Amino acid sequence: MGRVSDAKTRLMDAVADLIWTGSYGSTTIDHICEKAGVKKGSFYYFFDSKADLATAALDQEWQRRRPELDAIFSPTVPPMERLRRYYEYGYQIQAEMKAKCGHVLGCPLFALGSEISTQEGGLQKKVQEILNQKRKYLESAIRDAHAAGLIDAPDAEGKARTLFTYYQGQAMEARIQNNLDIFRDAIRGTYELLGVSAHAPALG
Amino acid sequence: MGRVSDAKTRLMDAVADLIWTGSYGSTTIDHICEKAGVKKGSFYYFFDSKADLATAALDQEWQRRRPELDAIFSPTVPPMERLRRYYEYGYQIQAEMKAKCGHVLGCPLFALGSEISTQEGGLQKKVQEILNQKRKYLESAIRDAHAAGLIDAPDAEGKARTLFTYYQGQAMEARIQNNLDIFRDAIRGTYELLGVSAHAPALG
DNA sequence: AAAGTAGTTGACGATCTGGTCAACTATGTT
DNA sequence: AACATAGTTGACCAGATCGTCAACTACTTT
Repeated sequence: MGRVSDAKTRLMDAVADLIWTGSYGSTTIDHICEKAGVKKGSFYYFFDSKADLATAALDQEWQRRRPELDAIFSPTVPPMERLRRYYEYGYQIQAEMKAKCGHVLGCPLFALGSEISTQEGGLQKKVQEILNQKRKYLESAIRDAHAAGLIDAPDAEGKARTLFTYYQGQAMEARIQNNLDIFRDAIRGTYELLGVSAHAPALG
Repeated sequence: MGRVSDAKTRLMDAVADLIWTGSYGSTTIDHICEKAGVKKGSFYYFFDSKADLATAALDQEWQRRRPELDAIFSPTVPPMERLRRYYEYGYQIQAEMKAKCGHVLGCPLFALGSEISTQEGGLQKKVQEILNQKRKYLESAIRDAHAAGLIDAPDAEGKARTLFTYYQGQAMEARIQNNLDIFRDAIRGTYELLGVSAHAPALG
């Protein structure tokens, strides 16, 4: 009953894009509304604040991306192959965005999480929550790889932490240097950390 | 001749503090002036813009910190000991800030660089410049360690890149999770990456 | 002490930003 | 057709923020 609209979704898409291509601080409610083609009154009909919208947007984005990650990290895929595909997938996204907007954008969660870490407690929690989920993909792949004797990693959780941190460091570095090559070579250091004899194929 | 003043320095100190404890975007010129005890007219007497001030502030901060890093990475100190001291030094700073403001703040350069990477070209360049300098400390320590047969790292520059990226990843993670332990354990992963048999002493 | 220079100040206008609201419109339900 | 409901709109306000300027002050030089 009542009117139907996709304005809510348009707002979430707009804020995600603006934050990623710019920053949380440089993204104003007016800009979001303009980009979404939505008047401010409607914005406040759906959301309480920018932080509220951003939180919802993160959730939406995560729900969208999850199936793709589930496929990449499917237990039916050999564990080391999962990692390879994950890095390939990440590189594709980065290359696409660089082509579209001229900048390597890195991981939106990390960039956002860092920026607002001392403010916006609710949003911060959502960021942490999703990051923790993402790490689990790595963890299970590592555990399976260890079980298969492909790598030596008795502490899968710790190893996943290390790998994840390193990967995020690369993503940040790539954004700061606006350098896509860092992403292309990302898997090398990972192989090194896993103690895999690396004749890592360059991606792309 | 003319009047003398330390307002310029006070402004640089204020902006550095506000950006680190908050973010670039949340730091307004009015806030900076208030914190520095300087009127806006004076701000514009010394600087053209927030980005201009921030650039100068980074430079000042870097010039101040350099002697301490030079001491830590002095060639007279055994190379692996340099690394240990560097991590200890980093941990001290983080612990201090956490005690002072309740938050782990990570690396100001990385946080700032990530936030403004798609804007503020001049400031961005300064960030990159300083990061490149910092990496050189690691590089020479690694090269010396390799020469001394303490580690196996024929490609010192690449190894330094890897280590640096990982360290920055940890700093970001610590900020995002507001978790000092990440910093305390930071050297472990580094030893792992260097292939050092790690009975890493916990810091602090 | 006169003059020149470096730095300070408060007041101001323009614009941006967050946030509100009553009136309105389009859809589904009975 | 009448009604209820979900969503839209434009106008509006208050305060924040940026940036400017002419007058002023404190110091140094000669």
